Amino acid sequence: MAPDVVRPRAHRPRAATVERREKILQAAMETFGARGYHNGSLAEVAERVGMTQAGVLHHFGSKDLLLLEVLEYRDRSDVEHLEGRRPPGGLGLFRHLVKTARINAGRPGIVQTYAVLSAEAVTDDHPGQDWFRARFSTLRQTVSDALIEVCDADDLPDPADVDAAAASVLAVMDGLQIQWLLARDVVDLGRSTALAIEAILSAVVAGRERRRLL
Amino acid sequence: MAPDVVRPRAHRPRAATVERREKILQAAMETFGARGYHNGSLAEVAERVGMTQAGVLHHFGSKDLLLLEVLEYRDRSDVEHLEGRRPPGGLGLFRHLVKTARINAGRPGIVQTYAVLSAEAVTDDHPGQDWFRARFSTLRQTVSDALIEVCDADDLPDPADVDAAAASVLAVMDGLQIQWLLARDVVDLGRSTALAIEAILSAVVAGRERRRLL
DNA sequence: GAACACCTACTGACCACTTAGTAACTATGT
DNA sequence: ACATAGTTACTAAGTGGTCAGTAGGTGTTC
Repeated sequence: MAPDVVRPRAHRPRAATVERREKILQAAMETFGARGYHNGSLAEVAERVGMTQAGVLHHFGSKDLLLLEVLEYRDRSDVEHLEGRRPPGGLGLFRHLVKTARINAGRPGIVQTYAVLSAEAVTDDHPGQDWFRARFSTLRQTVSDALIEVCDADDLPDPADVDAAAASVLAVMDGLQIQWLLARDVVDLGRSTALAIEAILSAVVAGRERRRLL
Repeated sequence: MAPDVVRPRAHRPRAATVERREKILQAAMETFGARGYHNGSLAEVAERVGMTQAGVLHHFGSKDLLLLEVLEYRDRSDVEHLEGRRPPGGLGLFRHLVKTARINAGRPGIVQTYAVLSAEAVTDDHPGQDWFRARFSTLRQTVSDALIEVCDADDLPDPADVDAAAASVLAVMDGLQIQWLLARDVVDLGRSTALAIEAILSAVVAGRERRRLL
């Protein structure tokens, strides 16, 4: 019946439309951050942007698809403040992570969106699950590579320790965000992140000598 | 009108009722873990335990109250495997934390409940918010005390570093749980937790000498 | 004139919680 | 030992609300 070719967009999107879609993504980020994905409604997203929920669905098709686009959108804003498009390697990556934590301390909304959605994603059949699985996998690899780059090439640590350290670096950042969101005046996001990353870094780089405290 | 005294329970609860309530708590833990609090329904909890949702409400009054009792219930299971009722201080606490992580690697259900609910709790007006805020606050204090106990009393670190380290220890445990739940065969919960805690511990204890890697 | 950007109105599903009832159990007075 | 009054542990059947998604329309832009 219908031809199998991907229908080429008849008109390319107008500027006003692109702008409108971004407004919706922004509103959805706020809503999903404030209420979670399941508990946040399309009606609330629509209200924030001044239209009806049917209008939102017109642009994104379904709530699930909107979520995935929100995740991609948030990701972009993370590297926005970098001159180069990609995060650096080696020690520079860890400086970048600490700097990101400090920047995040000034934008609780975005932090909350990410923290809430990443944990919600581990629930059964969550539409963001695959996205987060892939994201963590990529990030762990990036951190692992940077760790190895920092180490003395003649005395590399146990690869399992490198992997464990990479996971820990990401974990401490995410975990601190949750504590910080619950007690912003008690938890110092930047300082804690810096201390923990430096500690893990030292432990892996210093390698075999120092150890066995526990 | 009604007398101000607390009405003394006319009958003390029967054994069968206590058992039933515990069955419901167990079922609710599974449901809230699998679906989240907002997305998990009382009907599902009820079905797991073989009754109607009105029956569940009879025992716990409301969904919010059920959540709070679930949180308390989960807490109890955390110290169950300790002979003494309370976690130890000093180095023993950190050994306990690592041991808990290893035990948790064998019970993903409980881990998921906690991970999902703690992150969901940062959303606006979440009924578990106060509970988690208080819980993190207590835990941070416990870890801080243990850290100070481990340090040389003549050369105590900056209190702010102690606080940052305490938050980081808890953070890394929570963050690792989320990554582990998404990729159980890639992330080694026990090993990563041990490495990270040891690293943070060393960094704080070693104190002023070693430093400035970043 | 064709695709687009909406809106209004609706559908069917699900939700927490209420009400009103029934049957079983328990404490108590005799 | 037994009746009985009060309480508990439910169920069935609602109530009113919210939700994502659909259908069909209208004006607007290319």
